[in-house]
Amino acid sequence: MKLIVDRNEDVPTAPSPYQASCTTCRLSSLCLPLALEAAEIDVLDRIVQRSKPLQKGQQLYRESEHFQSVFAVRSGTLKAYRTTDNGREQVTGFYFPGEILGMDGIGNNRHASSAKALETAAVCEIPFTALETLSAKMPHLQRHFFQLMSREIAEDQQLITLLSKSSADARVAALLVSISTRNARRKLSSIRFRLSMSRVDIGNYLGLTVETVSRVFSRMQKLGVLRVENKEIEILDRDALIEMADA
Amino acid sequence: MKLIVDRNEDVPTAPSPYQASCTTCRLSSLCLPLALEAAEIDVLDRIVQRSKPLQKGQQLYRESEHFQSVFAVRSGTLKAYRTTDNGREQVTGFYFPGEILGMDGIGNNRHASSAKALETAAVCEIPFTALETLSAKMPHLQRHFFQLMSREIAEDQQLITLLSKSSADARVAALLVSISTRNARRKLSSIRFRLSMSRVDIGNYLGLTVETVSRVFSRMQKLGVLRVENKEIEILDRDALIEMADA
DNA sequence: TTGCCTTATTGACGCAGGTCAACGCCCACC
DNA sequence: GGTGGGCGTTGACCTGCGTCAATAAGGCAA
Repeated sequence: MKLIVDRNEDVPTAPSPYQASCTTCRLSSLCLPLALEAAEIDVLDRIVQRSKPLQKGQQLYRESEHFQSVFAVRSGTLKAYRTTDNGREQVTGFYFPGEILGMDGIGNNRHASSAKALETAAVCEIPFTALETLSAKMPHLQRHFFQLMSREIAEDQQLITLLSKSSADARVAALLVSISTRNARRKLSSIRFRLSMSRVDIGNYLGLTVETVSRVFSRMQKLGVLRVENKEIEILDRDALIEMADA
Repeated sequence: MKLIVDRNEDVPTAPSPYQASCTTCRLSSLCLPLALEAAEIDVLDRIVQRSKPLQKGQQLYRESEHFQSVFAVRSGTLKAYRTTDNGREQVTGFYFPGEILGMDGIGNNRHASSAKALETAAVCEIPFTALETLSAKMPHLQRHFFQLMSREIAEDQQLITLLSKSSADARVAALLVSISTRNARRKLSSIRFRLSMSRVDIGNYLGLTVETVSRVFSRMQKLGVLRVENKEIEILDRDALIEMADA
């Protein structure tokens, strides 16, 4: 998976050395260009900024910082998190290639969360005022961006539902199903993948301790639902997992 | 508070019998018209539909129903909720006058949640395609709607943070502070108010049982932070409450 | 390779909040 | 004005997950 990033570094193309354009990006069917026509993609492409990949642990933006752009993940994984008044960290989401993050900053012109790379990651920066201007001219783009934001709301509500009542097993199962589904969208294996986030991050995201997450993995392995080997996950019984996710 | 609703019913004005216009609405400074100029408000006004108030318990829209409009609360309170695969109900939000609901339906053209009146309530219906068309023409409106959606995301993330780790006391305290703040925005008392939702709804929203909610209220009363008399709440020590909210 | 440090696993134990049950109060409807 | 049913409160008990602690397993530098 690092290959993609390395390729970008190795083959600089003027003017920006980091990757070609939305037109050639294999993620365009998931990302912002979705539903745009070729000519429109070209216009969008002109406002998108590509830069040096982020190193593992590097921050993309920080909570309460001035909001300027939203970002599309090109490769790697990022986590979004906020810091509570009493200093605790809360992971609010994981973002995979083709997904958009930073939309929570639009409301007050400051980022409502921070974002950090969980592994080497490349992102496209989309300056928001430019996106707004473009949206007013391109109905498809406006609609699509409304939809993206709406889906973020719906997904957050799903997480709320999960955190509100579900057991530890259900929470972990739901996360795995979610990752599996998102992998499928990107034509990756939905039954074998590598978790790019630590157990701490998983626990934090799901409102559980590391220990509990670890125990759930062990239990699911014993039940024959999963095969867990460090960060490598194999889903052996997807139906059982889905079943567990809403118990 | 029923006075507002009754007045609307008693004084029908052509063409729609239910209340005048965004221009005269005392909530316009909180609602969609915010940041619009007088002429623009007039245009917006023409797409807004006002109808018969909802009775307590009546549904405004249902999950998975075709999405057509977002709604602004004019009077009363509504709750949004979703039904999980195993039939459990999860309250995802309470909506007070001046607030917008239904935005989670934009993403897939179906409502991602249901909405129900917690008491007699009047709403303005805003057909979404018309709103989109208008947004493309009125940059202020487009921007404002992006902001509204973004804030909904940020608020959901706040709830996620709350549900992920906080104690029962902190959850209840946070809800009370939120209601208090939102009342202040509407120039209502921030220290004395009537809870329009039941203990069951509160518990459901906060991921707690009714019994726990009840015990928390009793405990806070004993501590002199609140005075609770059925649905009437008086906040006696706001600082203490805020303190509890992030513990 | 060795060694160090971070991350993950496993076990023992305690507690916040869930569950179950009983009761009181409010108010809507005869 | 009586009565029934829903909603809220309180108590006693139980359990799932957190906490604390010890150990193992990777990963990376030298």
